[in-house]
Amino acid sequence: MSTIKTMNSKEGISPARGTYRHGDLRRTLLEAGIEMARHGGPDAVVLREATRQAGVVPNAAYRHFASQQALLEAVRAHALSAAAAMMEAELANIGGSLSAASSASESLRAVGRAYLRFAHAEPGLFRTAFAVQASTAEAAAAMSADGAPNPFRLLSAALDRLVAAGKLPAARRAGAEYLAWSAVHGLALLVSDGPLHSMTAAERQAIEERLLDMVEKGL
Amino acid sequence: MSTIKTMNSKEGISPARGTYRHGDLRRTLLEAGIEMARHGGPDAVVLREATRQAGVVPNAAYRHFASQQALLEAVRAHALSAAAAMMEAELANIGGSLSAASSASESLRAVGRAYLRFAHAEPGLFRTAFAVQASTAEAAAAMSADGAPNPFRLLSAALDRLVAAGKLPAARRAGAEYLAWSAVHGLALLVSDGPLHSMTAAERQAIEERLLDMVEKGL
DNA sequence: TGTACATCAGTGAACGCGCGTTCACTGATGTAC
DNA sequence: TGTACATCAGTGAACGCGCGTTCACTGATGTAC
Repeated sequence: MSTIKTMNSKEGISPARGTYRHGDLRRTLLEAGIEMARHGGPDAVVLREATRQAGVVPNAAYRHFASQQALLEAVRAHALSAAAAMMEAELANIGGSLSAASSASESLRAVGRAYLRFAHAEPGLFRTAFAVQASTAEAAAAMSADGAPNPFRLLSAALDRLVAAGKLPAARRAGAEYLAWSAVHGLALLVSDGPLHSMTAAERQAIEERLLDMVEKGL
Repeated sequence: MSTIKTMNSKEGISPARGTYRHGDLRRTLLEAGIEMARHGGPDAVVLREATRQAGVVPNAAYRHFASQQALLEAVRAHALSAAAAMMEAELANIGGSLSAASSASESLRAVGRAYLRFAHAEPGLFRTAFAVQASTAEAAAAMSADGAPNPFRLLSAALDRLVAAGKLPAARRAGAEYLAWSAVHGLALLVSDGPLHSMTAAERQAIEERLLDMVEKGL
């Protein structure tokens, strides 16, 4: 979570640098941005601070990012794919010997559970990905754009499977993303940095499962 | 919503001022702060801008607020009481001829409906009151402090009535605030400045009622 | 009813801070011959 | 295999901005006598 997949571990954010050229400044800046987002959410992603951590002069960032906004977008993209990865891991846990109906239910629960787990484990990245200040609309738009697996697509797919398995009447399919997402997102905020953050793991999981029950029963 | 109850309408944010003393600077600053929050959420509450709108030198604010933070708290308190007022109005709409059980259900729905309505009508104030950046915990703590009617108290009371009326098993009462609040808050974010903000009123109300159904059924 | 005076709301000027961004530059790198 | 050269990543210096906050002040107000 804390680093980019292909990072070569040793250099990273090291202050000293022997060569005139940095070698991999773009990645270093991005990693610094991710780290700032992890600790303080989207507002903490500060371009100058990223260059400071990279041991480079402030304007050097402009060789790699057009603006602070561009850096923030890159950080957000990383956060989104980290969330998607968590969902896919949770989906992969579902046993193969289930009926179509159970398996569809479990898919939806897995997606919701991963979302809640991500919010708790990485509150800063969670807020960067999903609690955009200005408008969640942009985020949703950005997400439905390209082909990569993303959280919203995974949620939609789970709901489609539920309909296919006959566990959700087709008439109630429209807008179901919003209902499911609302409930899970609300609780995610509470467990990410709200009053529920300091619960024990057991308490938290209990209330998470109750919420997932509520969604499943209520949809 | 846009002004304080006891405001004397004419002066408000007028730029010119005949007298040396302002007369009611505290209220004027607070109103300016509320207006900024309405348009841009909590981050838009800028002390210097408030004094500018009041036609006063920046440091004059310190006669009335200890810091920018204090001004923001005052704005937040106003937003919270505006939300509570909306809930009470919605509660007052419930007919008196209902059974205890129906009346309890309707109370919970009224509280949720008012919350959603407030989020849509006043997104900036909504975020100021309920989507605190740093931590929702503070807000909740601040709220359970004094005796004024506040949104959380109203939600708790509605759930208590549901238990008293036998519509919610006592065993499921604990933590029910979190479940109900999660679902409603999540949707509120979507309708306040998210992708659902531009729905027609009818569409929005339909999905709001579906969410309230989900909560009622799923609790 | 008139005057002396304490109060304290608002003034004027200035701080230090950190931000994003622009400019003209320099010098290591890797490619073409 | 060696040399000339274009590229372009990172430098150095500086901008303007707006913020919150502190200081010593001034002068209108309303109260005590």
